[in-house]
Amino acid sequence: MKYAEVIIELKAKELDRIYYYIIPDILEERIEVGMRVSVPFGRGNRKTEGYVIGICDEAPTSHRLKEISALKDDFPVFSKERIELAKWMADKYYCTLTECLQCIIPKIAKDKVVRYIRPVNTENMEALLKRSKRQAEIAEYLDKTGEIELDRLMSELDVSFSSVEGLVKKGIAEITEIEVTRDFYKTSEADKKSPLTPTDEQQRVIDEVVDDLKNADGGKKPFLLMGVTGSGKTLVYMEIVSAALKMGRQAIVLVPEISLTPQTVRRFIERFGSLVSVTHSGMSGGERYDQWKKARTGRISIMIGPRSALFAPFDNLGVIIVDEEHEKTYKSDVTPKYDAVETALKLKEIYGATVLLGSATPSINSYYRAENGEYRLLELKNRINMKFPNIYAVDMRDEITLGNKSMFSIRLQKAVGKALEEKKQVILFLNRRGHSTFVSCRKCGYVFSCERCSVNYTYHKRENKLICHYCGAEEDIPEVCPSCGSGYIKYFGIGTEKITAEINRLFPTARVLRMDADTTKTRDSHRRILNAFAKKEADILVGTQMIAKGLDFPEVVLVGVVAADMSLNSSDFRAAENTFQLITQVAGRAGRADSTGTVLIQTYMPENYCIQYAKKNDYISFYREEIEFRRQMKYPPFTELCTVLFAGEDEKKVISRLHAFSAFLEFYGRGKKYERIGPAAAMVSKINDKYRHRIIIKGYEEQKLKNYVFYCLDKLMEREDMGGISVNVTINPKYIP
DNA sequence: AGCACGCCGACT
DNA sequence: GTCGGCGTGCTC
Repeated sequence: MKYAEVIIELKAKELDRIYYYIIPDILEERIEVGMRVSVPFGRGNRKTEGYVIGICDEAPTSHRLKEISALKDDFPVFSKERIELAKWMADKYYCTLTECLQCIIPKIAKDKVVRYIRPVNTENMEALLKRSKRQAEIAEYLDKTGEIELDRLMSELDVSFSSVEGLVKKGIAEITEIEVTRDFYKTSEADKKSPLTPTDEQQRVIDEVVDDLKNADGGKKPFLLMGVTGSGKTLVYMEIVSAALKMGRQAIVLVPEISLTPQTVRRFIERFGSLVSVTHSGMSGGERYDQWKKARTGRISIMIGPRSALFAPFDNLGVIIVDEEHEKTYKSDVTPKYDAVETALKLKEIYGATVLLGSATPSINSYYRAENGEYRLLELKNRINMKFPNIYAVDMRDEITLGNKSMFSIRLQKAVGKALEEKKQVILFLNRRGHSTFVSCRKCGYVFSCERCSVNYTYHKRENKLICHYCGAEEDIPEVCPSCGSGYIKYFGIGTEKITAEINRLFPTARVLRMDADTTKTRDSHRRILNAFAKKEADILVGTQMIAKGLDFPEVVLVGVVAADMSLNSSDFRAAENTFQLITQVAGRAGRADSTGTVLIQTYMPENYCIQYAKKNDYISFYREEIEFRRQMKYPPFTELCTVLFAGEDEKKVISRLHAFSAFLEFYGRGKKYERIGPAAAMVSKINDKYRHRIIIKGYEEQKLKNYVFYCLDKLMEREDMGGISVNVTINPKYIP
């Protein structure tokens, strides 16, 4: 007798363990580890989906074992390696194995079960139903309709399942189940172009990584490639991938977001054609499933996409490349809250694959690891066919004394004018969309803000509305102040929309394109805007961070960072790191071989170390100063952080429960090396009428910190009523809520 | 999470 | 005896 170890597809912590099922003779030949099965579960033996994660000859005798009903697939959807990965994820990110398994396979357009009921025996019936009115009603209805969907019958007659069951027990009606499936789409192929030749510097990096690849055991340490913007990282990636393919192995290439890195993706397609598959967030479940199937059956060898591309079911994975490894999108914000870099490193361990993390501005964390020998550092220091731009900080305090009230410094205005005269292109970067970021009454100071969220409204000129950037609420602007009745309503603060308007005013003949979340709502709008700019159909591109990376426009001679302080002034301890990355990335869009590009950073704090080092393009010095700050303040990478956010409509309750939680943390953390920051209101203290408060816990060992926090949370749930409060725990988050 | 099960009260 | 409601406890 053989038994299957089955994980049940139900999301409840108590059910997250192995259930043993008997493998019936008829399935013994066909069943394999990794298959999805249908099993009877619970008292009602209702059909439940499950995943076979093991097959054994003996099973615990403490339970009466049931048989597996059927196989849902004729091939395993999980390899043993992927099951191992899921187990690791469940442990590392503190969630259920089911959640991890489901995260790994695409949403296989699930077989939906529909229950039908039909009459069986209408004779002898009257006697049996004399006493039960409800059952008689149902029987009569069934007699008229014949077979009908059970849910429909129950809702139309407004009867409970227990009445229906009475009928079934008496043999008057019968329930049957029918499975419903859906269909999938197809993808297309692309044209190939011949590859470029690597420079000596690139070749040295390629050689070192390919050498690692040849030690099929995954070699030693992962690589961190620090390559300045424009140094040709993509070609390096492609050569490494090509080498892996020649060895009969497969490659996964992670990019922060497909729509933001169209040029990288395009180059892979041009080089590898139909061997590449691209997944992205805009894809339907069916399309994703199709890509997944292609990978599983060996029809493709390269998967390029966002963090979920890690789960491409390759069986001989050779290399994983994580481009722009410092990007925050690599950490999932939904359960399982996996970090793609950490997960890639786990895959390296499982498959013996080579891992290459690439960035012009590595995260402080990663560079620290490289310094400590956990990563092997590789460098690309030279730009290809491009000179480094000259970067200048423009002190905006001087502008006010000069009487310039515009959002553009005199210097930036002149530089834009010059670029336009020379028929060159300009990029203006501002990390905020909309027109005016707050609207206020000049007489009494009243500020228009969203009632449901604790944020000010942003004025959007095109819609002529106040829009909340958190819940999306829209409101018309009143003629008079709702507080004092005066008519002096004024618009303050700048967004991309206002910049565009201001440029149009200052340079009426310039053609301006704006690219932000507002102008890229429709499908394909990303590509259309970038194409138009590439074809020089516009002179100036105004945009948010979606224009900061991966784009290569040779005609751009000037990049303006309109308000560098915006991210520098955020309350996150990574503010400097984020700002340095942002400036460096945007600055990378300027310059080419025959002319030196110019980058102007507008700031009120030009002496800040982050601006100073970004100006000199000096990552190492920035890193030295930043790492010292982290060490002194006991921030990552010297500590592990855990944030716990409570949200609910009853603010008093949210606060009181968070304080209770804090007390548990205090009690169980006595004498141990934990630190708390808070409780405090979250950065955005109310969203959609839900008040948000958070606490941050610092520790020195991730596993212990996790156990401690969840232990205290369990205690809290045991002792306190947590109704109406949602709890969100994140270990080592990329944002402080 | 579901859902059967048991117990209770109401109604016939 | 029937029916609905609700709390409890279990699921290989």
